Amino acid sequence: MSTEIKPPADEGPSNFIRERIQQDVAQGRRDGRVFTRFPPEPNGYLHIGHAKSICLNFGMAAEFGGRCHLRFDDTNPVTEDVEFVEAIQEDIRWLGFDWGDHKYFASDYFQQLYDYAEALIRAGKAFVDSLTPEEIKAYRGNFYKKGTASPYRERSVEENLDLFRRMRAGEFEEGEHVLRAKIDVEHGNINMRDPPIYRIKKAHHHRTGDAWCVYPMYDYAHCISDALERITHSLCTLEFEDHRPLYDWILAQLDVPGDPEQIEFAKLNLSFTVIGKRKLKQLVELGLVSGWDDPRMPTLAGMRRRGYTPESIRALCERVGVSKRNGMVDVSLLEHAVREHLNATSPRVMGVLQPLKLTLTNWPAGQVEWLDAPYFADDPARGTRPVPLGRELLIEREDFKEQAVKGWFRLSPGAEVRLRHVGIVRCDEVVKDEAGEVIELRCSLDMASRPGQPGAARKVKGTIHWVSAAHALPVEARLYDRLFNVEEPNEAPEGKTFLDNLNPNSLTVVADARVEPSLAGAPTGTRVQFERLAYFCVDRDSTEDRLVVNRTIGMRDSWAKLEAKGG
RNA sequence: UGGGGCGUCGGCAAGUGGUAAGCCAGCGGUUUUUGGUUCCGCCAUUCGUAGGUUCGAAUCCUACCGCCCCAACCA
Repeated sequence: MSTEIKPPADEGPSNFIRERIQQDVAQGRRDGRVFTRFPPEPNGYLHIGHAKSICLNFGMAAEFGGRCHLRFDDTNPVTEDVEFVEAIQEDIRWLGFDWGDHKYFASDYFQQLYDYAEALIRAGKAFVDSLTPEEIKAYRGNFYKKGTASPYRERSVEENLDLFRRMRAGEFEEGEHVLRAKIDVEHGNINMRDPPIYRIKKAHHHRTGDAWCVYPMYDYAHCISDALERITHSLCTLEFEDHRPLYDWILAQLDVPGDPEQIEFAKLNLSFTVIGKRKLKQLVELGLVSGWDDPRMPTLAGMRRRGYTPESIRALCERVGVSKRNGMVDVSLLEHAVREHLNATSPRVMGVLQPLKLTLTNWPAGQVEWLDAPYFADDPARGTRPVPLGRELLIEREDFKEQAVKGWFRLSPGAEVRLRHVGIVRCDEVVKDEAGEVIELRCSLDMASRPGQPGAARKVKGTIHWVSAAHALPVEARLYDRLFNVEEPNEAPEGKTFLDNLNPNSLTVVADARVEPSLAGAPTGTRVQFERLAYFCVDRDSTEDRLVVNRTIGMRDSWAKLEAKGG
């Protein structure tokens, strides 16, 4: 039996966290166990930043044969809600991760946490402070000034215990007392200057109801929860780095079952987007987006509705890597991952956003032929769908130019172009209305160039998409663009905020687009490529007689690039 | 005036004393019945700066510079 365990090849680049875990396992630390946890606070929806943490935590656990707990960090009842605990679970599952039986809530530990607090008091390591919040702040000092001890710091164990029990019994009002760890008021690290660990909150908790009126604070609850669950590696973001001494201090005072270690990594920042619950919440509450799942939101719910795939989000997280450098990842990396997966998985279909009538003058009126068009031209074995062809078609207005410019491969008077799956067509006549606007193109189809015909291999520069006017389905196409029009929306000039960086054109609704009939009845979430245009995803707003599709992301467009260059 | 971090290509990011991976972006070309995809090239003589140690440094030492986080009874 070989003892050599080769890690899977698809691990992604090495990073300092994996290395440390590898080392711990190799040295047999904590029996070689690797238990991680993803600890969301149920006060908002999960976003792309959380995805990085989810991938890391669940990924490391899976890689080392351990497990990853889902633990709701619900220690602040005034901001949390069940709506969020449901949504969070749905999003994690959608992303592709499974916590198995290991779903926990910090609130599950309220009694134990309380008991540990009494133990801390008995050990003389915590005291009840009766200063007002303002006074506590003043006594704490700041970066320049060391703190000074609270006058209540030397209360006796008996008095502290009595006061704390009465706090728990509801005898005091919010703000009257607080339980503080007794550490070092002069510590250079402000987190160590006798941090509050319990406060009175007479609020209804979404799980424990009114059973408690004292709630533990993050620094106190998190490390103990980790220890109780015997978490080995507690991965969190950089801003908690200077909380680590407190994390370690608390556990060192207590007789807890586990021995977790906190390791910090840089959170994900994406250009042209704002990540952070507070800001996202603001967008939702101000009605600047339609909700947490607005397809422009960087929330998992929004990205799902937009048509992004979990695979692409995971690929992004893997490519971004894990380090301690606070940086900004280019959205193009995400867009690349999305296109990459969608290209491999989305059936091709034809749809027209801005229709222009095209009449096949040599096609008999009333004659309809159902073409057998492959969903994937590169691999017809993956299936086909019937596409109706008649005399009157609709093409993309953008595919016709009255004055062809150099490099123009599409339609123009007298020019030839291939109609996808049909054959080569020549534009013989341009019909205009009184206003001079082009309203119809009259073209002749070269029958010999149809698929299977001897002339099918004839080359023309361009191929365009189309739909049969008589059969096309009306669809509402929602064209989404970046929510912000600057790389770093948080950087706003004096007096402005990130809201001033919103892109006013982040949503364009095309109410009367057309698609081929094969899309009829497509269920919500169906992803397709409208050939040559973009990837679309069927939205839940669709009704029986009207599809609504969201543009997930456009195709790369080298013509647009060329055109832009030419001025 | 305190504490904690971080500085490798335009953006991420490997590298752990032996002579700068990879990905995205960009550029050029190939293939193509999607101006998509594919494929192939090009893209850091240099690792924040300056010294030093060494046969040899992005990696070690020293100093300096720059950036980020911390002063909620939030997480």
